[in-house]
Amino acid sequence: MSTQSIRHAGGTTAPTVREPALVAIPFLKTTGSGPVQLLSDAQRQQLVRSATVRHFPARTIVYRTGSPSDSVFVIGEGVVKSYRDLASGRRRIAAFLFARDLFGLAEAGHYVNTVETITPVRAYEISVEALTELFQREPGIELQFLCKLVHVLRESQHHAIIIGRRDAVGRLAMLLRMLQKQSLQGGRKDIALPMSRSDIANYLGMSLEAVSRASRRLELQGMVEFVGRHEVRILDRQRFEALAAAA
Amino acid sequence: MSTQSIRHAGGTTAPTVREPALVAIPFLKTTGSGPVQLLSDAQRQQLVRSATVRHFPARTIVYRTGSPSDSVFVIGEGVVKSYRDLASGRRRIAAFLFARDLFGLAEAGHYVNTVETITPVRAYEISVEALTELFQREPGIELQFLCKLVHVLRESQHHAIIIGRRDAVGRLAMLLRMLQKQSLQGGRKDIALPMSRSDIANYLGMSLEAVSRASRRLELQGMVEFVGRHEVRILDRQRFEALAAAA
DNA sequence: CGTCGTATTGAGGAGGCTCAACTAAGGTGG
DNA sequence: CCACCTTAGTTGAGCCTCCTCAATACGACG
Repeated sequence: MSTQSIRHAGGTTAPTVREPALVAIPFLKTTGSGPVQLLSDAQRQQLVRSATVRHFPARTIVYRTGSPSDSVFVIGEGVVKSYRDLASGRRRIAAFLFARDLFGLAEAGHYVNTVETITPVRAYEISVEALTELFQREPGIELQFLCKLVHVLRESQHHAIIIGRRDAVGRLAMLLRMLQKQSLQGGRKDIALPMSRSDIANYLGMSLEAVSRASRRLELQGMVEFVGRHEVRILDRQRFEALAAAA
Repeated sequence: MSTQSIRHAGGTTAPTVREPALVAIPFLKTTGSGPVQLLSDAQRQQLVRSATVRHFPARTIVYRTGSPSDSVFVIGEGVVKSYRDLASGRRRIAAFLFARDLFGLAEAGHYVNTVETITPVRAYEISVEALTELFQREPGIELQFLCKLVHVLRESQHHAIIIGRRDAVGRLAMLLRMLQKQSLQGGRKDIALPMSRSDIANYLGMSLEAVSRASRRLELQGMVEFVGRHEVRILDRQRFEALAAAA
Protein backbone atom coordinates (compact mmCIF):
# COMPACT_ATOMS: atom_id res chain seq x y z
CA MET A 1 0.00 0.00 0.00
CA SER A 2 3.02 2.30 0.02
CA THR A 3 3.60 2.45 -3.71
CA GLN A 4 0.60 4.44 -4.86
CA SER A 5 0.75 8.20 -5.07
CA ILE A 6 -1.70 10.35 -3.17
CA ARG A 7 -3.00 13.69 -4.24
CA HIS A 8 -5.85 15.81 -3.06
CA ALA A 9 -8.58 16.15 -5.62
CA GLY A 10 -9.67 19.68 -4.82
CA GLY A 11 -7.47 22.72 -5.28
CA THR A 12 -6.15 22.62 -8.81
CA THR A 13 -9.32 21.38 -10.54
CA ALA A 14 -10.99 23.34 -13.32
CA PRO A 15 -14.58 24.63 -12.86
CA THR A 16 -16.12 21.68 -14.72
CA VAL A 17 -15.51 18.42 -12.90
CA ARG A 18 -16.16 15.13 -14.72
CA GLU A 19 -15.31 12.89 -11.81
CA PRO A 20 -16.02 11.13 -9.60
CA ALA A 21 -18.79 9.80 -11.79
CA LEU A 22 -21.27 7.00 -11.11
CA VAL A 23 -23.12 5.10 -13.82
CA ALA A 24 -26.17 2.83 -13.47
CA ILE A 25 -29.51 1.91 -14.95
CA PRO A 26 -32.01 3.83 -12.77
CA PHE A 27 -34.84 1.95 -11.11
CA LEU A 28 -37.26 4.62 -12.29
CA LYS A 29 -38.57 4.78 -15.84
CA THR A 30 -36.38 7.04 -17.98
CA THR A 31 -35.96 7.94 -21.61
CA GLY A 32 -34.16 4.88 -22.91
CA SER A 33 -33.34 1.90 -20.71
CA GLY A 34 -29.55 2.02 -20.83
CA PRO A 35 -27.10 3.14 -18.16
CA VAL A 36 -26.88 6.86 -17.39
CA GLN A 37 -24.66 9.24 -15.46
CA LEU A 38 -26.12 9.56 -12.00
CA LEU A 39 -24.36 12.62 -10.61
CA SER A 40 -24.86 16.23 -11.67
CA ASP A 41 -21.92 18.60 -12.02
CA ALA A 42 -22.78 20.20 -8.70
CA GLN A 43 -22.96 16.82 -6.99
CA ARG A 44 -19.61 15.76 -8.42
CA GLN A 45 -18.05 18.96 -7.15
CA GLN A 46 -19.40 18.33 -3.68
CA LEU A 47 -18.11 14.77 -3.74
CA VAL A 48 -14.69 15.71 -4.99
CA ARG A 49 -14.23 18.00 -2.01
CA SER A 50 -14.53 15.01 0.30
CA ALA A 51 -12.45 12.76 -1.93
CA THR A 52 -8.79 11.89 -2.32
CA VAL A 53 -7.43 10.79 -5.66
CA ARG A 54 -5.38 7.62 -5.42
CA HIS A 55 -3.31 5.79 -8.00
CA PHE A 56 -2.69 2.06 -7.79
CA PRO A 57 -0.39 0.02 -10.06
CA ALA A 58 -1.72 -3.21 -11.55
CA ARG A 59 -1.95 -6.18 -9.18
CA THR A 60 -2.19 -4.04 -6.08
CA ILE A 61 -4.44 -4.96 -3.18
CA VAL A 62 -6.57 -1.96 -2.25
CA TYR A 63 -7.92 -3.59 0.90
CA ARG A 64 -8.39 -7.04 2.33
CA THR A 65 -11.33 -9.02 3.65
CA GLY A 66 -11.87 -8.19 7.28
CA SER A 67 -9.80 -5.02 7.46
CA PRO A 68 -11.49 -1.93 8.94
CA SER A 69 -13.65 -0.19 6.37
CA ASP A 70 -12.92 3.53 6.51
CA SER A 71 -13.74 4.52 2.95
CA VAL A 72 -15.61 3.78 -0.20
CA PHE A 73 -14.03 4.13 -3.64
CA VAL A 74 -15.23 5.34 -7.00
CA ILE A 75 -13.16 4.21 -9.97
CA GLY A 76 -12.02 6.96 -12.32
CA GLU A 77 -10.00 4.71 -14.61
CA GLY A 78 -8.98 1.06 -14.61
CA VAL A 79 -10.29 -2.37 -13.64
CA VAL A 80 -10.38 -4.17 -10.29
CA LYS A 81 -11.64 -7.50 -9.01
CA SER A 82 -13.52 -8.01 -5.76
CA TYR A 83 -13.15 -11.49 -4.31
CA ARG A 84 -13.11 -13.78 -1.30
CA ASP A 85 -10.81 -16.70 -0.63
CA LEU A 86 -12.83 -19.58 0.75
CA ALA A 87 -11.87 -22.16 3.33
CA SER A 88 -11.73 -24.79 0.58
CA GLY A 89 -8.83 -22.94 -1.02
CA ARG A 90 -11.03 -21.77 -3.87
CA ARG A 91 -11.37 -18.12 -4.75
CA ARG A 92 -14.69 -16.59 -5.68
CA ILE A 93 -14.61 -13.35 -7.61
CA ALA A 94 -17.80 -11.46 -6.78
CA ALA A 95 -17.37 -8.77 -9.40
CA PHE A 96 -15.15 -7.06 -11.90
CA LEU A 97 -15.40 -3.30 -11.49
CA PHE A 98 -14.70 -0.60 -14.06
CA ALA A 99 -14.67 3.17 -14.44
CA ARG A 100 -17.62 4.84 -12.68
CA ASP A 101 -18.19 1.82 -10.47
CA LEU A 102 -18.32 1.90 -6.71
CA PHE A 103 -16.63 -0.42 -4.25
CA GLY A 104 -16.08 -0.68 -0.51
CA LEU A 105 -18.82 -3.08 0.61
CA ALA A 106 -18.67 -3.39 4.39
CA GLU A 107 -20.31 -5.25 7.24
CA ALA A 108 -20.09 -4.02 10.82
CA GLY A 109 -17.15 -1.78 10.02
CA HIS A 110 -15.12 -4.32 8.06
CA TYR A 111 -14.68 -4.89 4.35
CA VAL A 112 -16.40 -8.01 3.09
CA ASN A 113 -14.23 -8.73 0.06
CA THR A 114 -10.63 -8.24 -0.93
CA VAL A 115 -10.22 -5.78 -3.77
CA GLU A 116 -7.22 -5.99 -6.10
CA THR A 117 -6.38 -3.99 -9.19
CA ILE A 118 -6.11 -5.77 -12.53
CA THR A 119 -4.89 -2.75 -14.50
CA PRO A 120 -3.40 0.47 -13.12
CA VAL A 121 -6.23 2.30 -11.40
CA ARG A 122 -7.12 5.86 -10.57
CA ALA A 123 -9.79 6.00 -7.88
CA TYR A 124 -11.53 8.49 -5.63
CA GLU A 125 -11.43 7.54 -1.99
CA ILE A 126 -14.18 8.99 0.17
CA SER A 127 -14.28 8.38 3.91
CA VAL A 128 -17.52 6.82 5.10
CA GLU A 129 -17.71 9.51 7.75
CA ALA A 130 -17.53 12.31 5.22
CA LEU A 131 -19.96 10.51 2.93
CA THR A 132 -22.67 9.98 5.53
CA GLU A 133 -22.28 13.58 6.58
CA LEU A 134 -22.66 14.63 2.96
CA PHE A 135 -25.77 12.43 2.72
CA GLN A 136 -27.31 14.44 5.54
CA ARG A 137 -26.68 17.72 3.77
CA GLU A 138 -27.51 16.48 0.28
CA PRO A 139 -30.22 13.80 0.11
CA GLY A 140 -30.00 14.03 -3.67
CA ILE A 141 -26.51 12.56 -3.62
CA GLU A 142 -27.64 9.86 -1.24
CA LEU A 143 -30.41 8.91 -3.64
CA GLN A 144 -27.90 8.48 -6.46
CA PHE A 145 -25.78 6.18 -4.34
CA LEU A 146 -28.91 4.24 -3.48
CA CYS A 147 -29.66 3.98 -7.18
CA LYS A 148 -26.17 2.68 -7.83
CA LEU A 149 -26.60 0.12 -5.08
CA VAL A 150 -29.81 -1.12 -6.66
CA HIS A 151 -27.93 -1.49 -9.92
CA VAL A 152 -25.14 -3.44 -8.27
CA LEU A 153 -27.69 -5.70 -6.60
CA ARG A 154 -29.24 -6.51 -9.96
CA GLU A 155 -25.79 -7.31 -11.30
CA SER A 156 -25.10 -9.57 -8.36
CA GLN A 157 -28.32 -11.48 -9.00
CA HIS A 158 -27.36 -11.73 -12.65
CA HIS A 159 -24.02 -13.17 -11.57
CA ALA A 160 -25.84 -15.81 -9.54
CA ILE A 161 -27.78 -16.75 -12.65
CA ILE A 162 -24.56 -17.08 -14.64
CA ILE A 163 -22.97 -19.33 -12.05
CA GLY A 164 -26.11 -21.44 -11.92
CA ARG A 165 -25.78 -22.51 -15.54
CA ARG A 166 -24.50 -26.01 -16.08
CA ASP A 167 -22.78 -25.54 -19.43
CA ALA A 168 -19.36 -23.96 -19.46
CA VAL A 169 -19.68 -22.33 -22.88
CA GLY A 170 -22.95 -20.68 -21.91
CA ARG A 171 -21.45 -19.23 -18.76
CA LEU A 172 -18.47 -17.92 -20.68
CA ALA A 173 -20.74 -16.39 -23.29
CA MET A 174 -22.66 -14.53 -20.60
CA LEU A 175 -19.45 -13.09 -19.18
CA LEU A 176 -18.29 -12.06 -22.61
CA ARG A 177 -21.58 -10.27 -23.18
CA MET A 178 -21.10 -8.37 -19.94
CA LEU A 179 -17.59 -7.37 -20.92
CA GLN A 180 -18.85 -6.42 -24.34
CA LYS A 181 -21.18 -3.85 -22.80
CA GLN A 182 -18.21 -2.46 -20.90
CA SER A 183 -16.10 -2.28 -24.01
CA LEU A 184 -18.89 -0.59 -25.97
CA GLN A 185 -19.21 2.03 -23.26
CA GLY A 186 -15.50 2.61 -23.63
CA GLY A 187 -15.92 3.01 -27.37
CA ARG A 188 -14.12 -0.20 -28.33
CA LYS A 189 -15.47 -2.45 -31.04
CA ASP A 190 -13.92 -5.68 -29.80
CA ILE A 191 -14.20 -7.08 -26.30
CA ALA A 192 -11.35 -6.34 -23.91
CA LEU A 193 -10.38 -9.12 -21.49
CA PRO A 194 -8.08 -7.39 -19.01
CA MET A 195 -8.28 -10.24 -16.52
CA SER A 196 -6.53 -13.61 -16.56
CA ARG A 197 -8.14 -16.95 -17.44
CA SER A 198 -7.85 -17.84 -13.79
CA ASP A 199 -9.83 -14.72 -12.85
CA ILE A 200 -12.49 -15.64 -15.36
CA ALA A 201 -12.66 -19.14 -13.92
CA ASN A 202 -13.04 -17.79 -10.40
CA TYR A 203 -15.79 -15.47 -11.54
CA LEU A 204 -17.70 -18.17 -13.41
CA GLY A 205 -17.24 -20.75 -10.71
CA MET A 206 -15.30 -23.29 -12.75
CA SER A 207 -11.75 -24.49 -13.30
CA LEU A 208 -9.43 -22.55 -15.57
CA GLU A 209 -9.07 -25.63 -17.74
CA ALA A 210 -12.81 -25.51 -18.32
CA VAL A 211 -12.50 -21.84 -19.30
CA SER A 212 -9.81 -22.74 -21.78
CA ARG A 213 -11.86 -25.53 -23.30
CA ALA A 214 -14.99 -23.40 -23.45
CA SER A 215 -13.06 -20.64 -25.22
CA ARG A 216 -11.77 -23.16 -27.70
CA ARG A 217 -15.24 -24.46 -28.38
CA LEU A 218 -16.71 -20.99 -28.91
CA GLU A 219 -13.95 -20.35 -31.41
CA LEU A 220 -14.32 -23.70 -33.18
CA GLN A 221 -18.04 -23.08 -33.57
CA GLY A 222 -17.19 -19.83 -35.30
CA MET A 223 -19.00 -17.60 -32.84
CA VAL A 224 -15.99 -15.63 -31.66
CA GLU A 225 -12.35 -15.08 -32.48
CA PHE A 226 -9.64 -14.59 -29.89
CA VAL A 227 -7.14 -11.90 -30.81
CA GLY A 228 -4.29 -12.61 -28.46
CA ARG A 229 -5.24 -13.55 -24.94
CA HIS A 230 -6.88 -10.33 -23.92
CA GLU A 231 -9.21 -9.50 -26.78
CA VAL A 232 -12.19 -11.20 -28.38
CA ARG A 233 -14.20 -10.41 -31.45
CA ILE A 234 -17.78 -11.54 -31.97
CA LEU A 235 -18.16 -13.18 -35.36
CA ASP A 236 -21.70 -14.55 -35.27
CA ARG A 237 -23.75 -12.15 -33.15
CA GLN A 238 -26.95 -14.10 -33.81
CA ARG A 239 -25.82 -17.39 -32.36
CA PHE A 240 -23.74 -15.71 -29.69
CA GLU A 241 -26.74 -13.82 -28.30
CA ALA A 242 -28.90 -16.91 -28.50
CA LEU A 243 -26.38 -18.88 -26.49
CA ALA A 244 -25.90 -16.14 -23.88
CA ALA A 245 -29.64 -15.59 -23.52
CA ALA A 246 -30.45 -19.30 -23.20
CA ALA A 247 -29.84 -19.14 -19.47
CA MET B 1 -54.51 -10.30 -7.37
CA SER B 2 -58.16 -9.77 -6.43
CA THR B 3 -58.26 -12.06 -3.41
CA GLN B 4 -56.14 -10.13 -0.93
CA SER B 5 -57.72 -7.65 1.42
CA ILE B 6 -56.60 -4.04 1.52
CA ARG B 7 -56.61 -1.82 4.54
CA HIS B 8 -55.03 1.52 5.27
CA ALA B 9 -52.34 1.32 7.89
CA GLY B 10 -52.87 4.69 9.51
CA GLY B 11 -55.98 5.62 11.38
CA THR B 12 -56.63 2.94 13.97
CA THR B 13 -53.01 2.36 15.05
CA ALA B 14 -51.90 2.83 18.63
CA PRO B 15 -49.25 5.47 19.47
CA THR B 16 -46.40 2.92 19.43
CA VAL B 17 -45.92 1.47 15.95
CA ARG B 18 -43.82 -1.66 15.54
CA GLU B 19 -44.10 -1.87 11.80
CA PRO B 20 -43.07 -1.54 9.10
CA ALA B 21 -39.71 -2.68 10.43
CA LEU B 22 -36.45 -3.28 8.58
CA VAL B 23 -33.66 -5.50 9.87
CA ALA B 24 -30.04 -5.69 8.68
CA ILE B 25 -26.45 -5.88 9.77
CA PRO B 26 -25.23 -2.27 9.50
CA PHE B 27 -22.14 -1.49 7.47
CA LEU B 28 -20.82 0.65 10.30
CA LYS B 29 -19.23 -0.81 13.41
CA THR B 30 -21.82 -1.33 16.13
CA THR B 31 -22.06 -3.02 19.49
CA GLY B 32 -22.29 -6.65 18.49
CA SER B 33 -22.20 -7.79 14.88
CA GLY B 34 -25.68 -9.26 14.52
CA PRO B 35 -28.70 -7.84 12.73
CA VAL B 36 -30.46 -4.84 14.26
CA GLN B 37 -33.68 -2.92 13.82
CA LEU B 38 -32.94 -0.08 11.45
CA LEU B 39 -35.92 2.21 11.91
CA SER B 40 -36.74 4.32 14.93
CA ASP B 41 -40.30 4.64 16.22
CA ALA B 42 -40.60 8.06 14.62
CA GLN B 43 -39.33 6.74 11.28
CA ARG B 44 -41.78 3.84 11.34
CA GLN B 45 -44.61 6.23 12.01
CA GLN B 46 -43.61 8.36 9.05
CA LEU B 47 -43.38 5.30 6.84
CA VAL B 48 -46.69 3.88 7.92
CA ARG B 49 -48.40 7.07 6.83
CA SER B 50 -47.27 6.42 3.25
CA ALA B 51 -47.97 2.71 3.41
CA THR B 52 -50.90 0.42 2.71
CA VAL B 53 -51.25 -2.86 4.55
CA ARG B 54 -51.89 -5.77 2.23
CA HIS B 55 -52.70 -9.38 2.92
CA PHE B 56 -51.84 -12.15 0.48
CA PRO B 57 -52.81 -15.83 0.79
CA ALA B 58 -50.15 -18.47 0.27
CA ARG B 59 -49.09 -19.11 -3.35
CA THR B 60 -50.12 -15.66 -4.53
CA ILE B 61 -48.12 -13.73 -7.07
CA VAL B 62 -47.48 -10.21 -5.76
CA TYR B 63 -46.04 -8.98 -9.03
CA ARG B 64 -44.46 -10.41 -12.15
CA THR B 65 -41.19 -9.86 -13.97
CA GLY B 66 -41.51 -6.92 -16.32
CA SER B 67 -44.66 -5.40 -14.85
CA PRO B 68 -44.54 -1.67 -14.01
CA SER B 69 -42.91 -1.09 -10.63
CA ASP B 70 -45.05 1.32 -8.67
CA SER B 71 -44.22 0.26 -5.13
CA VAL B 72 -41.80 -1.38 -2.79
CA PHE B 73 -42.92 -3.78 -0.06
CA VAL B 74 -41.85 -4.42 3.50
CA ILE B 75 -42.88 -7.78 4.91
CA GLY B 76 -44.70 -7.68 8.24
CA GLU B 77 -45.33 -11.40 8.48
CA GLY B 78 -44.84 -14.38 6.18
CA VAL B 79 -42.42 -15.72 3.60
CA VAL B 80 -42.09 -14.98 -0.12
CA LYS B 81 -39.80 -16.11 -2.93
CA SER B 82 -38.32 -13.82 -5.56
CA TYR B 83 -37.50 -15.59 -8.81
CA ARG B 84 -37.04 -15.45 -12.57
CA ASP B 85 -38.07 -18.02 -15.11
CA LEU B 86 -35.29 -18.47 -17.63
CA ALA B 87 -35.48 -19.18 -21.32
CA SER B 88 -34.23 -22.71 -20.68
CA GLY B 89 -37.38 -23.46 -18.71
CA ARG B 90 -35.46 -23.44 -15.45
CA ARG B 91 -36.46 -21.24 -12.57
CA ARG B 92 -33.91 -19.39 -10.50
CA ILE B 93 -35.00 -18.25 -7.06
CA ALA B 94 -32.95 -15.18 -6.19
CA ALA B 95 -34.03 -14.98 -2.58
CA PHE B 96 -36.40 -16.10 0.13
CA LEU B 97 -37.71 -13.10 2.03
CA PHE B 98 -39.04 -12.98 5.57
CA ALA B 99 -40.52 -10.55 8.06
CA ARG B 100 -38.72 -7.18 8.06
CA ASP B 101 -37.33 -7.78 4.60
CA LEU B 102 -37.73 -5.47 1.66
CA PHE B 103 -38.68 -6.34 -1.90
CA GLY B 104 -39.58 -4.54 -5.10
CA LEU B 105 -36.30 -4.51 -7.03
CA ALA B 106 -36.83 -2.56 -10.24
CA GLU B 107 -35.00 -1.56 -13.40
CA ALA B 108 -36.17 1.33 -15.55
CA GLY B 109 -39.61 1.30 -14.00
CA HIS B 110 -40.19 -2.47 -14.21
CA TYR B 111 -39.85 -5.21 -11.65
CA VAL B 112 -36.89 -7.49 -12.23
CA ASN B 113 -38.18 -10.63 -10.53
CA THR B 114 -41.51 -12.28 -9.95
CA VAL B 115 -42.48 -12.38 -6.29
CA GLU B 116 -44.80 -15.06 -4.97
CA THR B 117 -45.91 -15.81 -1.44
CA ILE B 118 -45.03 -19.13 0.15
CA THR B 119 -47.06 -18.63 3.32
CA PRO B 120 -49.87 -16.12 3.91
CA VAL B 121 -48.22 -12.70 3.98
CA ARG B 122 -48.94 -9.35 5.53
CA ALA B 123 -46.93 -6.62 3.83
CA TYR B 124 -46.64 -2.85 3.74
CA GLU B 125 -46.84 -1.43 0.27
CA ILE B 126 -45.20 1.94 -0.23
CA SER B 127 -45.36 3.76 -3.53
CA VAL B 128 -41.97 4.64 -4.98
CA GLU B 129 -43.23 8.16 -5.49
CA ALA B 130 -44.13 8.60 -1.83
CA LEU B 131 -40.92 6.93 -0.74
CA THR B 132 -38.60 9.16 -2.75
CA GLU B 133 -40.51 12.15 -1.53
CA LEU B 134 -40.09 10.91 2.02
CA PHE B 135 -36.37 10.45 1.35
CA GLN B 136 -36.14 14.14 0.49
CA ARG B 137 -37.75 15.15 3.76
CA GLU B 138 -36.03 12.56 5.91
CA PRO B 139 -32.50 11.64 4.83
CA GLY B 140 -32.29 9.49 7.96
CA ILE B 141 -34.90 7.11 6.58
CA GLU B 142 -33.12 7.05 3.25
CA LEU B 143 -29.90 6.06 4.98
CA GLN B 144 -31.64 3.12 6.64
CA PHE B 145 -32.95 1.90 3.30
CA LEU B 146 -29.47 2.26 1.90
CA CYS B 147 -28.17 0.21 4.81
CA LYS B 148 -30.75 -2.48 4.09
CA LEU B 149 -29.72 -2.51 0.44
CA VAL B 150 -26.11 -3.04 1.41
CA HIS B 151 -27.23 -5.95 3.54
CA VAL B 152 -29.23 -7.45 0.70
CA LEU B 153 -26.25 -7.06 -1.60
CA ARG B 154 -24.05 -9.00 0.81
CA GLU B 155 -26.71 -11.71 0.95
CA SER B 156 -26.84 -11.86 -2.82
CA GLN B 157 -23.08 -12.32 -3.00
CA HIS B 158 -23.37 -15.02 -0.37
CA HIS B 159 -25.98 -16.71 -2.51
CA ALA B 160 -23.57 -16.69 -5.44
CA ILE B 161 -21.01 -18.40 -3.23
CA ILE B 162 -23.54 -21.07 -2.27
CA ILE B 163 -24.45 -21.77 -5.87
CA GLY B 164 -20.79 -21.95 -6.78
CA ARG B 165 -20.19 -24.94 -4.55
CA ARG B 166 -19.93 -28.25 -6.36
CA ASP B 167 -21.20 -30.55 -3.62
CA ALA B 168 -24.93 -30.79 -3.13
CA VAL B 169 -24.80 -31.52 0.60
CA GLY B 170 -22.61 -28.51 1.24
CA ARG B 171 -24.98 -26.24 -0.63
CA LEU B 172 -27.94 -27.60 1.26
CA ALA B 173 -26.11 -27.15 4.55
CA MET B 174 -25.48 -23.49 3.73
CA LEU B 175 -29.15 -22.92 3.00
CA LEU B 176 -30.14 -24.68 6.21
CA ARG B 177 -27.78 -22.44 8.15
CA MET B 178 -29.42 -19.38 6.60
CA LEU B 179 -32.87 -20.64 7.49
CA GLN B 180 -31.64 -21.49 10.95
CA LYS B 181 -30.74 -17.83 11.54
CA GLN B 182 -34.22 -16.90 10.42
CA SER B 183 -35.81 -19.44 12.72
CA LEU B 184 -33.69 -18.29 15.66
CA GLN B 185 -34.78 -14.71 15.07
CA GLY B 186 -38.33 -15.99 15.20
CA GLY B 187 -37.62 -17.72 18.49
CA ARG B 188 -37.86 -21.28 17.14
CA LYS B 189 -35.40 -23.93 18.16
CA ASP B 190 -35.68 -26.10 15.06
CA ILE B 191 -35.33 -24.94 11.48
CA ALA B 192 -38.54 -24.13 9.61
CA LEU B 193 -38.63 -25.07 5.92
CA PRO B 194 -41.75 -23.31 4.65
CA MET B 195 -40.78 -23.79 1.00
CA SER B 196 -41.03 -26.90 -1.17
CA ARG B 197 -38.13 -29.12 -2.20
CA SER B 198 -38.52 -27.73 -5.66
CA ASP B 199 -38.09 -24.19 -4.33
CA ILE B 200 -34.98 -25.25 -2.48
CA ALA B 201 -33.64 -26.82 -5.65
CA ASN B 202 -34.30 -23.66 -7.64
CA TYR B 203 -32.57 -21.58 -4.99
CA LEU B 204 -29.51 -23.83 -4.82
CA GLY B 205 -29.26 -24.30 -8.56
CA MET B 206 -29.78 -28.04 -8.66
CA SER B 207 -32.46 -30.63 -9.37
CA LEU B 208 -35.02 -31.45 -6.75
CA GLU B 209 -33.86 -35.06 -6.82
CA ALA B 210 -30.43 -33.84 -5.81
CA VAL B 211 -31.99 -31.93 -2.93
CA SER B 212 -33.74 -35.06 -1.81
CA ARG B 213 -30.58 -37.12 -1.96
CA ALA B 214 -28.54 -34.47 -0.18
CA SER B 215 -31.13 -34.32 2.58
CA ARG B 216 -30.98 -38.06 2.92
CA ARG B 217 -27.21 -38.03 3.16
CA LEU B 218 -27.20 -35.28 5.81
CA GLU B 219 -29.61 -37.39 7.81
CA LEU B 220 -27.70 -40.66 7.32
CA GLN B 221 -24.52 -38.96 8.49
CA GLY B 222 -26.36 -38.03 11.66
CA MET B 223 -25.93 -34.29 11.24
CA VAL B 224 -29.60 -33.40 11.04
CA GLU B 225 -33.01 -34.94 11.51
CA PHE B 226 -36.01 -34.15 9.36
CA VAL B 227 -39.22 -33.75 11.33
CA GLY B 228 -41.84 -34.03 8.66
CA ARG B 229 -41.10 -32.29 5.40
CA HIS B 230 -41.00 -28.75 6.68
CA GLU B 231 -38.86 -28.89 9.77
CA VAL B 232 -35.25 -29.85 10.46
CA ARG B 233 -33.32 -30.29 13.67
CA ILE B 234 -29.56 -29.98 13.90
CA LEU B 235 -28.12 -32.97 15.73
CA ASP B 236 -24.35 -32.48 15.33
CA ARG B 237 -23.73 -28.74 15.31
CA GLN B 238 -19.98 -29.23 15.16
CA ARG B 239 -19.88 -31.15 11.90
CA PHE B 240 -22.79 -29.23 10.46
CA GLU B 241 -21.02 -25.89 10.88
CA ALA B 242 -17.79 -27.35 9.52
CA LEU B 243 -19.59 -28.55 6.41
CA ALA B 244 -21.45 -25.28 5.86
CA ALA B 245 -18.31 -23.21 6.42
CA ALA B 246 -16.16 -25.33 4.09
CA ALA B 247 -17.33 -23.28 1.14
C1' DC C 1 -60.72 -43.64 1.75
C1' DG C 2 -59.43 -42.24 -2.83
C1' DT C 3 -56.88 -38.82 -5.52
C1' DC C 4 -53.57 -35.54 -7.00
C1' DG C 5 -49.50 -33.08 -6.30
C1' DT C 6 -45.08 -33.56 -3.81
C1' DA C 7 -41.28 -36.21 -2.59
C1' DT C 8 -38.20 -40.15 -2.72
C1' DT C 9 -35.45 -43.70 -4.86
C1' DG C 10 -33.09 -46.08 -8.77
C1' DA C 11 -30.38 -46.63 -13.31
C1' DG C 12 -27.85 -44.65 -16.89
C1' DG C 13 -25.33 -40.92 -19.16
C1' DA C 14 -23.09 -36.31 -19.74
C1' DG C 15 -20.28 -32.71 -18.16
C1' DG C 16 -16.81 -30.71 -15.50
C1' DC C 17 -12.98 -31.49 -12.06
C1' DT C 18 -8.45 -33.27 -11.00
C1' DC C 19 -4.00 -34.62 -12.11
C1' DA C 20 -0.41 -34.26 -15.26
C1' DA C 21 2.28 -33.03 -19.22
C1' DC C 22 3.24 -29.68 -22.51
C1' DT C 23 3.34 -24.98 -24.92
C1' DA C 24 3.35 -19.94 -25.15
C1' DA C 25 4.54 -15.56 -23.51
C1' DG C 26 6.78 -12.10 -20.84
C1' DG C 27 10.46 -10.38 -18.12
C1' DT C 28 15.36 -10.35 -16.61
C1' DG C 29 20.16 -10.53 -16.73
C1' DG C 30 24.20 -11.54 -19.06
C1' DC D 1 20.13 -9.13 -28.46
C1' DC D 2 19.50 -13.45 -26.96
C1' DA D 3 19.11 -17.20 -23.64
C1' DC D 4 16.99 -18.30 -19.74
C1' DC D 5 13.47 -18.60 -16.40
C1' DT D 6 9.05 -17.98 -14.55
C1' DT D 7 4.27 -17.54 -15.05
C1' DA D 8 0.09 -18.23 -17.70
C1' DG D 9 -2.38 -20.98 -20.60
C1' DT D 10 -3.54 -25.20 -23.35
C1' DT D 11 -4.46 -30.03 -24.07
C1' DG D 12 -5.31 -34.89 -22.68
C1' DA D 13 -7.08 -39.05 -19.68
C1' DG D 14 -9.81 -40.81 -16.04
C1' DC D 15 -12.94 -40.13 -12.33
C1' DC D 16 -16.78 -38.33 -9.85
C1' DT D 17 -20.87 -35.90 -9.23
C1' DC D 18 -24.98 -34.33 -10.57
C1' DC D 19 -28.72 -34.35 -14.23
C1' DT D 20 -32.25 -36.82 -16.72
C1' DC D 21 -35.72 -40.10 -17.14
C1' DA D 22 -38.71 -43.27 -14.92
C1' DA D 23 -41.05 -45.65 -11.36
C1' DT D 24 -42.60 -45.69 -6.69
C1' DA D 25 -43.98 -43.79 -2.03
C1' DC D 26 -45.97 -40.32 0.75
C1' DG D 27 -49.36 -37.05 2.41
C1' DA D 28 -52.62 -33.41 2.37
C1' DC D 29 -57.16 -32.71 1.14
C1' DG D 30 -61.70 -33.47 -0.22
